[in-house]
Amino acid sequence: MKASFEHVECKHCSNRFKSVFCKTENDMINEIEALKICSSIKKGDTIFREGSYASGVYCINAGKVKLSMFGDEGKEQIVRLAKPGDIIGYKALLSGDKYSSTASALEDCNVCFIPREIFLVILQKDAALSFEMMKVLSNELRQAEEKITHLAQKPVRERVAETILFLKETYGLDADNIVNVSLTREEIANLVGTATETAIRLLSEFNKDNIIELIGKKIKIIDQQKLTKTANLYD
Amino acid sequence: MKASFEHVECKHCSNRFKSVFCKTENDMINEIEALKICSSIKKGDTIFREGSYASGVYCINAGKVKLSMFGDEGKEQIVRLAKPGDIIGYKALLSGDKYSSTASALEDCNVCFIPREIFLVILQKDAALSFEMMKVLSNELRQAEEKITHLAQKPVRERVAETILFLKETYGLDADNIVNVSLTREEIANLVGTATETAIRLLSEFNKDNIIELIGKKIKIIDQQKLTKTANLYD
DNA sequence: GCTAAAACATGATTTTTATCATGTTTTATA
DNA sequence: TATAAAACATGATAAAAATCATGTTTTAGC
Repeated sequence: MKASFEHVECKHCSNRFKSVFCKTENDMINEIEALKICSSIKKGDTIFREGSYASGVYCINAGKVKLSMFGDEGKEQIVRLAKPGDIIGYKALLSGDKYSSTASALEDCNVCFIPREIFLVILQKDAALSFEMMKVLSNELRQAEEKITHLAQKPVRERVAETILFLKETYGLDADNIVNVSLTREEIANLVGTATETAIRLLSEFNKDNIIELIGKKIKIIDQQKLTKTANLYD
Repeated sequence: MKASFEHVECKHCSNRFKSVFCKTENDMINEIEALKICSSIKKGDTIFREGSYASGVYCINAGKVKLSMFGDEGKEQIVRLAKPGDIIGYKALLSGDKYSSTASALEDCNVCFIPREIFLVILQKDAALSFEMMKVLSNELRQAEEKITHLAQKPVRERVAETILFLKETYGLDADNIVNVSLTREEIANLVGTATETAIRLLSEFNKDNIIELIGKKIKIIDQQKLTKTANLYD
């Protein structure tokens, strides 16, 4: 159930200039403003579901969101993590298809729904938005292809380390070097592409080796260099 | 070395209407025509290389192209296969970055190079092209995410079967149900994300089980239904 | 604060898949 | 067409990772 929350006008949204709408003119922002539907999403709630018809995109105003695909036996694979300023659900909208993944809130969120029609109209009118959109898609695609390569070629150990670094890049660090997101071990496994037990084991191993410190669901990065080396990444 | 080949005018190009330029107006097509550089690429030759500066996109006029990323020990992962009418090299161009993969010809090819500037200018002017571009990107991204899920969750056997079906979808069948592409076993392995020996073993197994028939490098599909079942796909 | 469920943890075992070894066949080219 | 190199094939072995089993801790809801 989506409860509406107090509107922040799009043009004053703190995420505006770090979002895909950074180059979009005020008049178009106002068109979106007029038609958007904002809602509060509780932690764990589903924003949209794989296979359902795409009626618009969602702009994340606050909170963190995971996008998952479910394999044959219903096993989750997390294919993307989104943060405030990100939009989700655009793939389906652009390809005119159904949602290919399920979006659910990792914590309480505020999201703004932008109906299909207005988004497509503005995309037609605003070359800058289209271009930003293409940039976002290109970056996602490059990342996805890297992930494919790593899944195919790197051992789980390296991929777990890499995932911790990815979480750091995506959500940043709190004071005290703590990665600013809480995922269950199962979710980490579903992001890495491994069994939950394997992820747990490797995390405790990294903990023992003083690469990270496990503080409940939080991960504190103790030795960034060692972590990068464990991930076998040098760039 | 790229030798030029006899120009086919873009507006008369047989691939035009099945390409991303299907909705692009004649005057813009002519602008491309004026600046494109066509060349013949020999089988095995590199069209562009991962890490080099993206100076434009390539439109494939004839032939088949593989796009590969190279992992830590230089191991190839094929991330995309392209066919006539497809464009390659757009990710790097759009994100303003270097090529993230290496393109090489699987057979003799004719490709048309469209310089960065004109492509970007037309992208700005032509909302229809931008939209088609976004559709292409969205579809690629969805496919990539599916591939991630399958790499993480499906056993090699299913992925090999799936890859044969993917090759069929991409390049079609000759008369007599033969998949219209020749890849080495190593390339098939690098597409599946497995060891060459494992790919070889599974292909011979499928051969023995009368699912496919191996005719040199060609694969003939004997039992499509069994193949789909082996891939654990029902859609 | 009690209780059930979920999440976390860890050892033992099995399965899957990669690697290694070796030989044959095909392909390219001198 | 001779010859080397690449590609293909297959058995044996090793390594990696999943699964199974079981117990503990944490979390959420009454």
